[in-house]
Amino acid sequence: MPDRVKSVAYRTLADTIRSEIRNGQYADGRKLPTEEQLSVSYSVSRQTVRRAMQDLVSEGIIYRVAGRGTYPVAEEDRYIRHFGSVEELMALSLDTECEIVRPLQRRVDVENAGRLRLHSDDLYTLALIRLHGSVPFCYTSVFLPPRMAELLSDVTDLTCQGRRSRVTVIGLIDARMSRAIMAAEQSITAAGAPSFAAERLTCEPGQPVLRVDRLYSDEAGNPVELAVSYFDPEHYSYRVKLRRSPA
Amino acid sequence: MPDRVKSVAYRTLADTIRSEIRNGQYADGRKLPTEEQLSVSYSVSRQTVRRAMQDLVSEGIIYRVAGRGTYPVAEEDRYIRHFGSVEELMALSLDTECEIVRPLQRRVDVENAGRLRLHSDDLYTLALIRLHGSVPFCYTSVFLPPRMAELLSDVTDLTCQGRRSRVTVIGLIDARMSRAIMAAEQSITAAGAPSFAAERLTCEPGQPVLRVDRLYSDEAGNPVELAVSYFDPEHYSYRVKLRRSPA
DNA sequence: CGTTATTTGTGCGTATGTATT
DNA sequence: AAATACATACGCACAAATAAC
Repeated sequence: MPDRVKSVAYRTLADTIRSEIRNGQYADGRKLPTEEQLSVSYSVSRQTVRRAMQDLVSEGIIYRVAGRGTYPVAEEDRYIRHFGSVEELMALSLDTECEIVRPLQRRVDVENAGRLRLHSDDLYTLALIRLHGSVPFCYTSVFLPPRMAELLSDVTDLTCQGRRSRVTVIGLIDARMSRAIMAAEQSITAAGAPSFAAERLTCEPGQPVLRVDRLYSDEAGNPVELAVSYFDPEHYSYRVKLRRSPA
Repeated sequence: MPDRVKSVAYRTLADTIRSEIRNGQYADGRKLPTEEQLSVSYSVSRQTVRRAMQDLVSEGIIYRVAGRGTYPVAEEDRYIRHFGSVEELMALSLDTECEIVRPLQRRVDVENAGRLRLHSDDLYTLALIRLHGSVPFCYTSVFLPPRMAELLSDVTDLTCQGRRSRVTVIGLIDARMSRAIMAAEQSITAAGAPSFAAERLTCEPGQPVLRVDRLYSDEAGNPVELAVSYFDPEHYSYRVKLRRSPA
């Protein structure tokens, strides 16, 4: 089996710089190296450096000023949650905790099986809440095709009620499928808090909450996970910065 | 005063193709011309064509398959609203109508003046509903700094109560400022429908609705418009397709 | 206030790789 | 196997914005 992720130069460089920024290499608003310097350090052409930078700009983690240089976007300007890419969804585990409300189990569920495009009505499901600090801000129901649930059946972070950890379900799946997750379709709407979620989010049932449905797919377009989340608007808002022409 | 938008080749080409697609030139999923063909037709290099295509891909209106070609994304797959760029917000006027609920007028409003970073508490405001077909799906309150309101004081589409048209406020501002709008910050949350909005959206007051706040800024970062919209979740949901690495 | 150096932005040419037909 | 079409990568030149002098 060939490597799923070809070692494309500009993507490798983007990955490197992305993690350097995450590690605080360029904290306190220090400038990143110039295109010329990067091109020399990593032995790639300046065009390749530019291609990598383009991705980082559109991820919103750096900004560039002609004639001045390239700077990391300050943490506080990076908005509460951006979610402009699948990577950012996976990075959710970096600063939030997850607590299992209902461990991974089999269930018959016609509606959600349909959304996962399963031929049978059998699926696996679990529920969790996500906390920032010790404040719960999100209740999530996860639905998985049987073949995906098998991959995760040995993960005690998902199978033990009440267990706390810093994982994301999609991150676990992705690791076990060697980076095969390619896309997610996200739908945001408003709803009244269902009672099971209200109970955990310390709000009243029926109170307006953000409902976010995410359907993750692999490279073939097959759904691998459906996550339905209810966000407490007191502790969460979805922010995006829009630019004139997407970089 | 120099022209604000230099006639950059790749942007001009992107604009051209974008409107060709909107006009249905490539309907029924017909292929777009190849890079080579475009490069000849418009007398630009293939690299310039690629740069233009990159923008259109990231706007989600075309997709490309190596070895096959470039195709317009089908209308029904383009999601109800994408809003990945300022251009797309302006394009809202293409397939929706706007009805003035409260015409442009002066008002003293400390809170919203603060959000527009005004030194005084004087601002101008108007309210409108947006309709798709004849169904209202959105109630919007617009707040403007005095200098922007002046620009629009002669626009009867905004100053006459009950007037219907196909404009967007930001589109009008942009045209009068020669494309100076550079960014918008968008925040999405859930709220109970305020009574003034519920009345127009044919829903109950307090019913969960999506609240979207958008603050538009010019190239200097100065706010030029604040729009607070309430969307009926029955007729609207915010959808985004996320990819592994943003294109 | 211009001049100059630095740094990013735009545009083009070319070559090669990879996926599709 | 060959032709087609998009993807990656490198090189170069010049423009435009910024900063320092």
